[in-house]
Amino acid sequence: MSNLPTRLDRCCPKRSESWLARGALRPTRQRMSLAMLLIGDGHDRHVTAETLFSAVQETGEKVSLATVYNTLRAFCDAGLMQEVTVDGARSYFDTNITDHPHYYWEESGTLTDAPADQLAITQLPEPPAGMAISAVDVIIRLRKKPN
Amino acid sequence: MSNLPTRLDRCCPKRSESWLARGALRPTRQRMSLAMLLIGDGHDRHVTAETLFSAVQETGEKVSLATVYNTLRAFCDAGLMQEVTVDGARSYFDTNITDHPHYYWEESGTLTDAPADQLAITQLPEPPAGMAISAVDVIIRLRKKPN
DNA sequence: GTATATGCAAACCGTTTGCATGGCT
DNA sequence: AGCCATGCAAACGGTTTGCATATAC
Repeated sequence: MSNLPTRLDRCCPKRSESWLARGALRPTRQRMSLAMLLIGDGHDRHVTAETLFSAVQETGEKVSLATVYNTLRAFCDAGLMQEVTVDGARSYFDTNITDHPHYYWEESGTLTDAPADQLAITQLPEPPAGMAISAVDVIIRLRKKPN
Repeated sequence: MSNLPTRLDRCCPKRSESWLARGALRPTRQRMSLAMLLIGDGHDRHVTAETLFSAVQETGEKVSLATVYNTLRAFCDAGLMQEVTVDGARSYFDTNITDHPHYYWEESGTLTDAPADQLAITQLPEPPAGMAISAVDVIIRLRKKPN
């Protein structure tokens, strides 16, 4: 579902450590556990606090839910992840910090990357006077094909 | 801020009544009050439950907050409005039910329509196998221009 | 040693719901 | 009469916070 690793020993501590360093975050045990799940294998991930909490529990590591929340926020503040709003009910966090579209699978509440190179926005509305565009969020909502 | 009328007598009851009828909703006092604020002057509106609640209080009408929530949901279920998710913290409701992009004013948390004719998406990612696109949400986030 | 991170439980906040009352048709 | 809408307050669920303890540098 969230497609996260189930074992930390398949992840790369070095990559996680330098990732944390890039955000000027101390490599504590909890942060390392979460970071290894998120980027340890070099793949991009989309998680909610709950899916990440479940995943880290499965590895046997002990991290409290509050720390998962606080850590995800810290990762965002440090510019290592970005928050994606699709659902209202919960927050999604994305390790891919480039500007790119998302698929939102309505049936399962899952968020995945959509291929950025297959999206072409050739014209964008002018920002109103005195305003600048800080981001353009594109969410492609998916449902099961009718038949 | 939410730009809603402050007086109901400037609104058009007839338009509101037929709008409710279109959704097969009975024209109760509370629904009429809310509908007149939302579409009584023929303009499209973007509200949260709270902004609409405040607005209806200012007119002197008595409608409970729970009813505002329930009514907005009823309007959406009836296809008269659509919910827009931008913020996570709260839900926005839009009287414009066509597919169109939005400006989200980060500073004030306000949502407005962006001119649909100035947005051109010439290529969209293929939906994954077995999936169909149910909607494409485009949110243009605005911040104050740097200088 | 000092600043920062963690864990727990309680607080928080927007939203929904259960249930009794009131209004349409 | 019967169905539907409303209001209140309590429940809810995801998220944040206060504070005591533990850890990194």
